[in-house]
Amino acid sequence: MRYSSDQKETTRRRIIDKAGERFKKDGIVASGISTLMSDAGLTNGAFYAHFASKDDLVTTTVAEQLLEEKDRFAAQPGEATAFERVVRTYLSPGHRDDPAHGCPSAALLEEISRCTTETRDAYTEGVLTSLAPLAAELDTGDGTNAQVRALGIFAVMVGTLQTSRAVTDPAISDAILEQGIKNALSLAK
Amino acid sequence: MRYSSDQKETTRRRIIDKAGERFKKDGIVASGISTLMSDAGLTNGAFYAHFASKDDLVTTTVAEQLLEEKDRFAAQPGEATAFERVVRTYLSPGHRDDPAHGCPSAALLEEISRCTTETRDAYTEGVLTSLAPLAAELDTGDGTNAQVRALGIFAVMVGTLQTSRAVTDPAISDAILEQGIKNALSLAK
DNA sequence: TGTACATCAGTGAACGCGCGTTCACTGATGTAC
DNA sequence: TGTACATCAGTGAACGCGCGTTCACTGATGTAC
Repeated sequence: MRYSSDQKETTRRRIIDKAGERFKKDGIVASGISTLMSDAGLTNGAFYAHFASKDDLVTTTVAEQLLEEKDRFAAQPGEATAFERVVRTYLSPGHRDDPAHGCPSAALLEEISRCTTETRDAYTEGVLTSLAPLAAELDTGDGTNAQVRALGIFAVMVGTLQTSRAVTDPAISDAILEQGIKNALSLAK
Repeated sequence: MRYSSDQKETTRRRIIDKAGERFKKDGIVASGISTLMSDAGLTNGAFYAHFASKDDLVTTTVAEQLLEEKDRFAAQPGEATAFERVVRTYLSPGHRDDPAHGCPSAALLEEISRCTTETRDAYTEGVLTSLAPLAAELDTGDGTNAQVRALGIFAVMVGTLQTSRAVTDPAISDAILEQGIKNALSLAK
């Protein structure tokens, strides 16, 4: 059946968005094409009308996920600086308990390290772009590299969230998040 | 064929050690039983004489990996404090470029979050045990929780190493490691 | 305006392959007599 | 001491299943006349 002219683009976006959630929830390797397409309300055969391969979808999804992440890191209207709000939101129980709708780096960083060079290139560019708003806030203008400082503090947030997700003791998990907030704020001074 | 009395124990240890390397290199989900047994110089059928299931091996391997990690975090003979040496070794290009022989947390944390409760329990206990030497060094005796401080700084190291492994730009990767060393040492003060 | 045809997004079955797991079998060693 | 047998770590083929990918087909819509 033939559909309206923007139908395919809409479907492609839906596959990418749902794949983002599934990858972050179950991991990339553990998410099969049939499951991904079923998540998007389609059957497996339609996949290759939209992507050349699973690797292609992975690369595309990683890039798209990081574009969304940039918006979360940017100051909202009327907000002087976003940094402290971002840190507290990032290292919250809500984010910890809902990987599917959370930060792609926290959910996928190790798997991305094992992906193709294309995917890792997309990640490299994407993470730097997503951190640009925070880097601008952290820039003291004294010649230190604000981009690297932002990456360093971001790494603190990622490692903290991952650790809080892995441990089974709820009190320790909460304490890790609190400690991570202290650490990130301390390093931003 | 029947072997000498400690043959089975030796074989079991070899499977666990090789599985640790393989898991850290390729990921847990991506490592199949046949590959794991082949790594240990055996055929797939022998697996179930040693472990009840793949999950059983995963739990055992995670626990064993963290026991080894504890030794890396402890002060060596004649060393006053291990902390700075550990940080600099951990956040080195050598560690970044050889996940198979490196820290299990840096290589597997996200996957462990998606594992069974048994595996996550083993991780929780194991990571606290492995950090005990560092926690003791960080303990200022002023009532702050040294264990949580150690976990927080450990999360900095894990997040930093993972980020340095994911990006494809070598200069940025090196800069992330350098920034991570600064951050970890700063937080330990 | 009505009709015939081309388009192509999506379906669903199939491909070869590797997965985790099971099991009948092998054969070197330990034990009993 | 020599021999027959029990033990059991390890082999290798097979199980059903889901993987990534391919492909002949469907059928609603857009286009041409």
